[in-house]
Amino acid sequence: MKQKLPTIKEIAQRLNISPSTVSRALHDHPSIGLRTKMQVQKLAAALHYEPNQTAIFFKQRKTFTIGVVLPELTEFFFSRAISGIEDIAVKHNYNVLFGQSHDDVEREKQIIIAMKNQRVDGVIASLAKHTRNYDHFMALQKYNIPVVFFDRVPSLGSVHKVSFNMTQGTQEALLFLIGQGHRRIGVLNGPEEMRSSKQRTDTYQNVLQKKKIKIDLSLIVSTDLTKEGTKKAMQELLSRKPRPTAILAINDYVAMDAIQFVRAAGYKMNEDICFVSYANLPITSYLDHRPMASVEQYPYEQGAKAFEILMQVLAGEGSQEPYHTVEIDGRLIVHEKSLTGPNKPAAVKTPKTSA
Amino acid sequence: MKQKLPTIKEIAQRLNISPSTVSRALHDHPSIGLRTKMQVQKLAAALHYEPNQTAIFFKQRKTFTIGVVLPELTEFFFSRAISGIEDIAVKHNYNVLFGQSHDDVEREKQIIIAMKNQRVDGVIASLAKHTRNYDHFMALQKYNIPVVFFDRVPSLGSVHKVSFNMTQGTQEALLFLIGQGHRRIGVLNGPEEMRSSKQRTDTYQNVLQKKKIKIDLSLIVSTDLTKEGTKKAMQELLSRKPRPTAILAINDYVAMDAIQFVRAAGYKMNEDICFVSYANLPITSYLDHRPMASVEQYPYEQGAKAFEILMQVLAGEGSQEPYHTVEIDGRLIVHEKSLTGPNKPAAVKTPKTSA
DNA sequence: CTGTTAGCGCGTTCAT
DNA sequence: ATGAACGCGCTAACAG
Repeated sequence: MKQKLPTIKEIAQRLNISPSTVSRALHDHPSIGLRTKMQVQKLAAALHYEPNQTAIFFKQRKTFTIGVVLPELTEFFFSRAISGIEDIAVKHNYNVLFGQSHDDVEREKQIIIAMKNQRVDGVIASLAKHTRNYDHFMALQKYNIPVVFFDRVPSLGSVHKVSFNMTQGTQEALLFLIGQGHRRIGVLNGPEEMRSSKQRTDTYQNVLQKKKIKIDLSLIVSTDLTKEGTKKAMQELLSRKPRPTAILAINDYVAMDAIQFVRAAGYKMNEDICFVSYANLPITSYLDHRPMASVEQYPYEQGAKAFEILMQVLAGEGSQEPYHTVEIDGRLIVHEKSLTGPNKPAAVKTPKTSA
Repeated sequence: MKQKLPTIKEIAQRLNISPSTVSRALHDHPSIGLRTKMQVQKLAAALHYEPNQTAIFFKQRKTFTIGVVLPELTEFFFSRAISGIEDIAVKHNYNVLFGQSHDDVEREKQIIIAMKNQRVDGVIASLAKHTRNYDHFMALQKYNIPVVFFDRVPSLGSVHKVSFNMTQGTQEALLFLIGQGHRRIGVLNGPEEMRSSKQRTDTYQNVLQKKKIKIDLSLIVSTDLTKEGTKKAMQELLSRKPRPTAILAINDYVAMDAIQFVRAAGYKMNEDICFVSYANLPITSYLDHRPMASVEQYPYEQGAKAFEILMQVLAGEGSQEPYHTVEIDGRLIVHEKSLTGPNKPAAVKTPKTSA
């Protein structure tokens, strides 16, 4: 049995006053006599009275709780993002309820339903890898639960979203590689459902065109992000004639798998082939052979920004519009050298254009 | 304004029946006529009726929500653990509210208070690094909110806890090193407040004694887990005469910092010195110079187990006792070789006993 | 300044 | 087989 916690009613009885007086006294309502106020607050403290939030939530139709839906918590990007969300949420006295979709659309739907029933005040979400239908999220809008997407956002105009400016980071990355003398640049892209994959492809074409470099679309291949998928994709890329001398990989995890593969295949890193990637995982600083540079995506800031937008929408009671769309600029972080000391790779030479 | 969601009362009015009938119909109560039941369920579906959980929570004094308090979500161990918790929680139709203490005791207290007010059904927690006073957690017990600790558990008998069997894993690790011929084994230990630090020290002494190896306590040093702290600790260790030929590090992160340092200082990994550690981070498989072996701590399983215990306690209504204490055995995972191909380190030779 | 009343949405008696 | 009534704890509207 749950032990009975003190309630306003109890305090009222003990003091022979009415519950509403107690309520007001606890809230420092101006129209309460100093004497009674003191009495009430003293007794409340003595009994360790704490308001029952479930009752308040129920009455106020507000839970001060937001739901966060993510694909995978163990991915650094997402754990860092939710960390940002939680940090800001705490400052605003909000609680965070979370669920991970594990990139499973069905589970994503289930989580959304649970959150709707919980009456969360709002939702922050990053889509599952293959989510193409957004009905379950749109349902939330109908119930006046605002949704702010981040990173993996739907391709719709009529939503709030914080997305990563793929163009900016990708341009920097490609210009860096071109500056290093590369002309055959391969792309280890993500699944095609992901918006970012198309954006990367588009930017690739634009940049190369502007730099008057011949565009070979066969240099763009997709990986399903698994180690096996990446290996297959790399094999394809290496089979191109002439083979690419540099690879732009969707993220550091994929880059690490790819690097492992090409090294095992006998290629010399940063001589035969080199990598540039996204995510800028701190952990790569421990690698002897890491991507030469990586586009920082600022997950913490993306999460924090998403929360701020949610607050704004919640403050703007009901009027969903205008839709907030924030783009976070990436920044290419060039890794000057391996930090691991004597065995660092040789300085980058201008790569040969063919094997 | 929140849009008005359909309620039982509304359905009742539209059908000219009483709310209680609707409630019963929706719950498949046996005493409801098939006709009315169908009617109700059909209308409910049409209106997209969903019960208001906040009302139910309030009435049932049960929120089907558990709170999870962790030091740092971005640490792989913890994100993996909470992942385990959430996976099981979803299966039991529980929601997960979480907060991170960032190893700050004050914030830990604040989170606990918030969770108490939220009336979570139970709490799963891993302590902040320097938490030595457990009053805020004990307060929860008073409100009949059970707490299950995991990994970083308090040194009290009267709590539910899932802890890591430091002895088991440490023995395996030390025997492994001794088997490789090492006699001077250093320990990069954690802060002394952490229970695990003392356990590691104790096991160290026991194992060496049993193996009739001279014990030199100056070979045990503490790091505050920062890169700087680890560097200082390693410097101390390397200054011992004769210097240790192997290091047992508190976790892979610390080991990586230490390895980076010793390599920069010119030591040859796995010849001059080698490392064994804890955590078995997947990411280390990408390192050219990683710990020779690492003790797997099964964070996912620890989280899942903690949740199961919480369920048991919740089922056992009120009777906190007996206190559940589960120990998870570690297992030393020996990394046969670097996976990164041709540049793998030479096979381990019996190390020299001095520099 | 304070008390009374009412109601949030639901499930659960207790009566028909 | 169904309805009426009640109460969870709190706040707010409406008296006084």
